[in-house]
Amino acid sequence: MSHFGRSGPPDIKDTYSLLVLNITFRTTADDLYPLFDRYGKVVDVFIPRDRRTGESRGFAFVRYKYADEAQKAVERLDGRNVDGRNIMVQFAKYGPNAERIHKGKIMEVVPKSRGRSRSRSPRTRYRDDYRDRDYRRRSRSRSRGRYERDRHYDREKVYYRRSRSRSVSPDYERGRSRSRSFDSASPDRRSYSPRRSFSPRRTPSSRDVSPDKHSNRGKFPPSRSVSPESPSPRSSSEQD
DNA sequence: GTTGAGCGTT
Repeated sequence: MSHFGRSGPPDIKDTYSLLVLNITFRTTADDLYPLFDRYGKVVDVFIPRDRRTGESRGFAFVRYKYADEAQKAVERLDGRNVDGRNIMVQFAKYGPNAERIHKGKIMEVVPKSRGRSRSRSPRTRYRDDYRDRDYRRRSRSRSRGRYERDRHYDREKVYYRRSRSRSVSPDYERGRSRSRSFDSASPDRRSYSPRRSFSPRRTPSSRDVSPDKHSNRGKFPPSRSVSPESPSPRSSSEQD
């Protein structure tokens, strides 16, 4: 019972998630548990970690059993000094209890008679969610620091290796780069040609390309298509 | 061994 988040949420039925920010990278769930448990019944404490390094990202999620206790912890632990750093506690945006919380404000039990949830656009949110996730993943303090340091240190080496051969396997670089392009762009294409290797069997893939290219989707009027050299003449004369 | 805006796992 000391380790949390080892295999997903244990049992979430009526729990309230709190987002703890500004925590040290060394702070663990076990360290936050006793701190938050003092103000209420903590059901679970989860700290998202990096997939590559496995280190903490600097924030944690604390699940409370009751909303009143959660709010109490927010006011009591918000701005508290933990491990030499002032942490920021606030209600989480997304989560199983997100429906009950609105902009950090705890909403009382609302009957299902009202379908206000439908007022939102789930489609836009989903896309935004995925994009946001990838964006956050590739851009982080650690990543940037590493990148700059590598450039400063192995600047010559990188250039040399790159120039000599592409055999280098920049897992982190490649993974991040194609994460936003292939994942959401054309996952099907990845299946068809995962590698440059030729398929033993002749697949009618050419059929898929032939009509596609031949058709050359006419979504754009000839007016703009006729001028490939002039990408945006409007930008030149008109500014936004 | 480092860093510091933000929102999460089977």
